[in-house]
Amino acid sequence: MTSHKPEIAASAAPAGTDEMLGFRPLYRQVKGVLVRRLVEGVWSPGEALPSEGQLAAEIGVSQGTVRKALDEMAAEHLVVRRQGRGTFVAEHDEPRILFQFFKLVPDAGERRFPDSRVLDITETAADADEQAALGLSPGDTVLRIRRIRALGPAPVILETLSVPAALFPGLSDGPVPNNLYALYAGRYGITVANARERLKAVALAAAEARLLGVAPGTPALRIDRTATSLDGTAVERRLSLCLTEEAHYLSDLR
Amino acid sequence: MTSHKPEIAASAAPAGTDEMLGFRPLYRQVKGVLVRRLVEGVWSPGEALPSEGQLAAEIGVSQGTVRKALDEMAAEHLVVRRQGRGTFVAEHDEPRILFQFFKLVPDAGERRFPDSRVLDITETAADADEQAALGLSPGDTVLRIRRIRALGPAPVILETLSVPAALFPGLSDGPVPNNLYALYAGRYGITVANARERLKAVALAAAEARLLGVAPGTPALRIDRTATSLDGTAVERRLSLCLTEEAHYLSDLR
DNA sequence: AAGTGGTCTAGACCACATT
DNA sequence: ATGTGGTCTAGACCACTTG
Repeated sequence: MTSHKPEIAASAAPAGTDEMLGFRPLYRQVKGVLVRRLVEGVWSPGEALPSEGQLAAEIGVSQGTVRKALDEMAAEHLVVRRQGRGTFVAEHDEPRILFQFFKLVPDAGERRFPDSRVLDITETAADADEQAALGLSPGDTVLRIRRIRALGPAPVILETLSVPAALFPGLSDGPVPNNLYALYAGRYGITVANARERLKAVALAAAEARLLGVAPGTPALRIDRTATSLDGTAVERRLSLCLTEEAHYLSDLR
Repeated sequence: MTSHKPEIAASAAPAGTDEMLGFRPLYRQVKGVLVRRLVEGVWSPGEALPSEGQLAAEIGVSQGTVRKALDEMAAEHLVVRRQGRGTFVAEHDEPRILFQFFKLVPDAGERRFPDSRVLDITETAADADEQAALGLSPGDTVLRIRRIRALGPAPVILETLSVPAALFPGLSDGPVPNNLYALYAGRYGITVANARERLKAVALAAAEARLLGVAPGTPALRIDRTATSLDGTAVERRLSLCLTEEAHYLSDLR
């Protein structure tokens, strides 16, 4: 009863493969199972997962092992745990996205979600940068959305957003919501799990400056973000030019 | 044997205070004890802590509880755990600082630690910004160090660093090492635990541009960092002006 | 009162590093 | 062979939320 090879009963991996290639703890296998179910959309965002005990019984491991798997998933914001209530699939609602993915905050005053105004939407062949960021081949098409975003009355961000057209069919048909990550999740079942941003300081070109209502050559923070989904695929590239007169990019180093 | 009030035997907190004010799990109390010992320098950086079993026996809790406390401390980079070897007090060696605190990386090529050349060191009254960042009163003095830093042959960063003079007596006597956080820890027993950076894009003034060997008005990334020690005190303010022609600031959002 | 996650314990065994 | 951290289990009890 107490001796277990760390291998889930229904596991598909042949025993020989992981003998030489390191050790895969049981709770990570359980985590793999649960993440796979999230990817498949077995539970919707906001919905409660089965209780720890139910999952443990179903998968055939102890509750503590399920617990450790869920704890890791909670640390990665895939799931939210609430004592006394249950474990829920994480949502891309504004409060969450505001703190996890939107790092530009006003120098004074409350942190807030920016308004957006779409400039144009185009569908074209991916350029070299987009191919590299999104892992596309020459000839693949992207949907490109340009927006102006504001934290107060004046525009602060000029954002150019590129997604593989193949991943988001019909995205440009309806109106583009302010919070795109909620749309990706709700309509396409694609959950943005993390992102990597590369920041530079640049001088604005004439066209960019005009759209933001400032003089050409004004310094701006250029943020090049690549967003990755649950299964590790790059799903969005976002190039932002930010005015930082009255706002700053906040980075916590821990 | 199995019933325990979650209160360490030698705890100084009266029982009445935490009855109404929430619940403090045992492992957090243990963590508090261990962090306090780190602050007091009971173990030096790089040194091994007693084993989980020893700590558990000494403190009077189970090994699992000590384990959970140490796990949290490892997540906060206060200690490093190495399977089969032990648990060690975290060091501020270059590899660690490079990944945890230094986010400016070359666009191409390896991530590396910057060289430094000190321009000048002054001891003066803290200005308004420094007072705010470091929690000082008018009249308190700071040590101010200016350095030029480079990732390759050309200078890339102009850094102005301020620390409360009271915290670091004699800091300006000897040479200033490249890796200051190791000095803070080794010579003054002050461990930098985390930092908060605020980024803006600015145009370089004439004096700054000259020091960096570029034209006045060149856009630069301005990083305003406040570093905090183990016990939550602000111990350093660092203002960096970075050229981002061939490097970028890397921020991982998870 | 019932159900959920959160804590704590005790003990067995595994993986890893050193002697 | 020994000692360390890492995993897994089983069971008890606590804190929180909801009916």
